[in-house]
Amino acid sequence: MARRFWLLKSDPETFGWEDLLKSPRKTTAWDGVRNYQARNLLRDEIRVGDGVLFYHSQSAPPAVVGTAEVVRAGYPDPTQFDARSKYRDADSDPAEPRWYAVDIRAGRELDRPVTLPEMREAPGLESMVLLRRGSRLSVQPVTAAEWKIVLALAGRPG
DNA sequence: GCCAACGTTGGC
DNA sequence: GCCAACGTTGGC
Repeated sequence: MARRFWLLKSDPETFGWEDLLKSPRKTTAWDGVRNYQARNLLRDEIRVGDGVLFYHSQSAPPAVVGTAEVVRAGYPDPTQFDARSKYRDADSDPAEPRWYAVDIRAGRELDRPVTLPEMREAPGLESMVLLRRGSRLSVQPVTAAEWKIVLALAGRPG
């Protein structure tokens, strides 16, 4: 299976690139995702070694700020069973967990953020899921070509 | 803060 | 199964 690429959205107020860098081994569980389409990607598609574009939403401007690597493929999101977690889902059956997480490790910080308006202008990114009208999916597929273009926009080849 | 777009819920 | 109401996301 060839390496694939993804874009993960995060509100930096909640958990941003800096938080990832400060995490033990620069690794974090990507948990708390509560959308079925995103869940399916986490559970079924994302594999160890896949590349991640780390995107800051809700920031001015929104931007891809770094890359990460998947270091653990989909596993049941523990927060769904954690009574103290705001992500708890009392309806999820441990025998058949509803929500999944992956682990990611920081790769490298981009030399400069690649902003949303910049991506909208970039040739080759026209079909990027992120740029679709009303696109709110927090876990998105990225093509190999899009991955390269975004990193090239940051000033270094991918 | 506003609001468009989207997903989920629940009455019927 | 339909669809209105509601809550959330996220760009601006």
